[in-house]
Amino acid sequence: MRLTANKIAGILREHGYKLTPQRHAVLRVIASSHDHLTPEAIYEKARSKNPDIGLVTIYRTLELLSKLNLVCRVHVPHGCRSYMMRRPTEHHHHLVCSSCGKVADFAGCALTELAQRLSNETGFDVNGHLLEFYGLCPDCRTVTPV
Amino acid sequence: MRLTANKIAGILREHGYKLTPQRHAVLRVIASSHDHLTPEAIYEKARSKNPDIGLVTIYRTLELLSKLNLVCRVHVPHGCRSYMMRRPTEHHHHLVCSSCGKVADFAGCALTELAQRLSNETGFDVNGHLLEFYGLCPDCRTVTPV
DNA sequence: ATTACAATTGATAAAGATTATCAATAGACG
DNA sequence: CGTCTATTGATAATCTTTATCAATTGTAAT
Repeated sequence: MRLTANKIAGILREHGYKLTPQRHAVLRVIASSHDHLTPEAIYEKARSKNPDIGLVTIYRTLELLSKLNLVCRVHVPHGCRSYMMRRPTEHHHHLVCSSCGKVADFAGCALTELAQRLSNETGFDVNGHLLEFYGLCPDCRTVTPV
Repeated sequence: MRLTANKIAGILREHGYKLTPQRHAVLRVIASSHDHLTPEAIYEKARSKNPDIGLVTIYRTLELLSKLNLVCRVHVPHGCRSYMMRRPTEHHHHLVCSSCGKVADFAGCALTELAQRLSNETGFDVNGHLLEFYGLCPDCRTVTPV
């Protein structure tokens, strides 16, 4: 089941945060986009609904939503910060198109054994990982290179 | 076998790039550090040997060395840009300490089957990936939390 | 509804990181 | 040694992100 903007509003309140129009606007923007968006892009889109919203609020809201694990950050090599709605509940990763930036996500990375092995070999207490694949999406692979 | 600064100097020339003292300085700095370094940190260290080197040259040199695949970029979540010498030749990934930032690297990620599966399922033409584990290194896990 | 309080906001400035510009300099090679 | 071109450093210009602080606005109690 997908997290909706409304459901998230409830989660905010549960954690003692106020539900402001600005936060709602940011949520709607992220929830209605299939792609990942930079803070700047979110700002532009949010302003079309809520012209008085400030850029700083975008940053603050993203930080909050990240902390609550409601949105996740995508880490593409040339542009280190963009966000998208967290998919269902489980663990997932991204598949990023190097040409157009489109992002698909997938689950089932099967890295727990590897994490265990690394833990044994290095003494690190491993508690998370980032996995992203890069490539050309179906649209971009058909375009004739210039 | 490890790439040395001298060996890399040869590679630069092979590719038609000049070997300048500045480039040499950057190489030595990266080669002599086991950790990853930010451009700023590389700048500081390089200046102690070569006081006149400019920050812009650091950026330019890093870009060049990346392009030639001689150094690789580490992508830690809070600080998206740091570099370290490329390990041997094979494919490897990082294990990053969330507390002190120390980086270990490892090989053997066994993700080719997964890449193949994703390729089939999504139509992406997958040509690379980024995998990083996060956790606490042996030193940091023993420290009593505040 | 009204009120009171604390969280939140927006404007502004400050700080940082990265890139562009361009004249001066210094490798490489004959 | 001299020429040619790549490279450099200083400076400024852009962006991106964070800090500050007074004004505003949810929220929950009344």
